[in-house]
Amino acid sequence: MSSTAPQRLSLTPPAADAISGNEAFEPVCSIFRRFLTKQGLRMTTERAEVLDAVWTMDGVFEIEQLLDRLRESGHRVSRATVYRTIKHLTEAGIIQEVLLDSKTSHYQLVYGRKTQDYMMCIEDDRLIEFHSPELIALRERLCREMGLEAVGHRMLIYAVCGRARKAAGEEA
Amino acid sequence: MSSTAPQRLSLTPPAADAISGNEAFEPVCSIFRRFLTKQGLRMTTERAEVLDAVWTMDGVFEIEQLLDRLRESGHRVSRATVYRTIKHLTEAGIIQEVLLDSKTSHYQLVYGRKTQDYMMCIEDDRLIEFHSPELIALRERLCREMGLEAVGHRMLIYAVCGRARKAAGEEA
DNA sequence: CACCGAATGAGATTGAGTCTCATGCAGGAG
DNA sequence: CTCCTGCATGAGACTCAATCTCATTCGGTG
Repeated sequence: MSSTAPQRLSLTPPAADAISGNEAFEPVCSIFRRFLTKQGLRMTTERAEVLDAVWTMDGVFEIEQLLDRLRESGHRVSRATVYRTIKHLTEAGIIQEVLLDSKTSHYQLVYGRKTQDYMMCIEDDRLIEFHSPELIALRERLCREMGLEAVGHRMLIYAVCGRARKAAGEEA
Repeated sequence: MSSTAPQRLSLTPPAADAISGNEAFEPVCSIFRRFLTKQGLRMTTERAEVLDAVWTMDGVFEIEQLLDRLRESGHRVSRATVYRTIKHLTEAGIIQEVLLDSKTSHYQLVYGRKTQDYMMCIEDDRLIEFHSPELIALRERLCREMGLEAVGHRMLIYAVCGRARKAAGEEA
C-alpha cells in the first residue's frame, strides 16, 4: 500500500490562505527581480515564465509537474533552466523545499503564506497543511535550551484519517 | 557554504541515550529474526552482517557509509543486498528513515531509542538530536483537531549556533 | 549599436537506487 | 543426514531525477 504505490499527492485545502487574486503576483515578480539584480543576475522571459507557473501551482509540487504546467501553457522552457530557476527562487525565499520523501524533491510557494507544516494520511496519501503558533513557540524554547537560535523548521506528521477503516467496517 | 559543500554530518552526543553495552544487540537480532520468519523470509549471514553494521553506526547514516563500514570489517555484502536489508529493517521498525535532504536517504537505528527529532545548525551542519514529550502532545492535539490520529512524525529545526558569529566577532 | 557576460537548450553525464537472472544457500520434510 | 523447494545473493544492467557542458543567444549598459 505504501512503498511501491506511485506518490499521488493531493492538497486538501486548495491554497486556502494564499494571497487571493492575481494582482498579488506583481509583488513576487518584483521581489524576484530585485533579488536577481542584487546577485548580478538578469530577469529573463524564461525565469518570468517559471515564476508564473509556480504561482499557479496549488500547494506542493514536483519539478515534473511544473514542466507539464509550462508545456500546457505553451511555454518552452528547458528542464535545465527550470532547475536553475527553482534554485534561485528558493534562495530568494519565494519558494521552499518540502521534505516529503526521498524520491523526488517537492517545493511550495511560501511568499505570502504561513503554512509550512503537514500532516500526511498514510492510508490515502492525502496531504493536509497546518500552521501552529504553539509549534513555533515550542521550537523557539527548545532551541534556546540548547543554546541555539531557531531560524526555521520542517514538520511532517504521519496520521491515519480512519476513512479506510470506516469503509472497511461498513462493508464488513 | 551550503549548497555545493559535501554533506558531512556529525552527531554531537555520540548516541547518548542508546542502550549501552553490546549485550543489547541480541534482542534486536532476535526481533529481526522473528520479523523475518513472520514474513516467510529467512535470516541469512548477510542480513546479520548488515544489522551488525547498523548497530555500530552512531546516529544518522547513509547507505554508502554503511557499505564502507561493512567493507572495513571485511564483510562482503553487495549493494543490492544492503538496500534490500535496509528496507526490511525499516519495516521491522528497527531503523527509520530520517528526512534531512533530498539528495540521499538517511537512516537511524530507532530500536531502544526515543529521539527522533533534530536540530541542524545551518552554519556548521552539526546535527543535534532531541526528544520532546511536549512535541508529541502537541502533535496529538493538532491531529485530533483535524479528525486524524497521529502515528508518527518527523521534525527538523534549522538553527544557528552562534559559534561562527562568535569566532568572527573575536577575530574582527 | 556594439559589446560583454550572463542565460539558454539539447544532450551528455552523474549517481542513488532498483531490477534481472543465474547461482547459492536456509531449513523443513522425510 | 540428505534432498528439495524456493527465498536470497551478487554482478552488472538499468532507471530516472538532477546536474553539467558548451555552443549559441540574449539582456542591458556604456
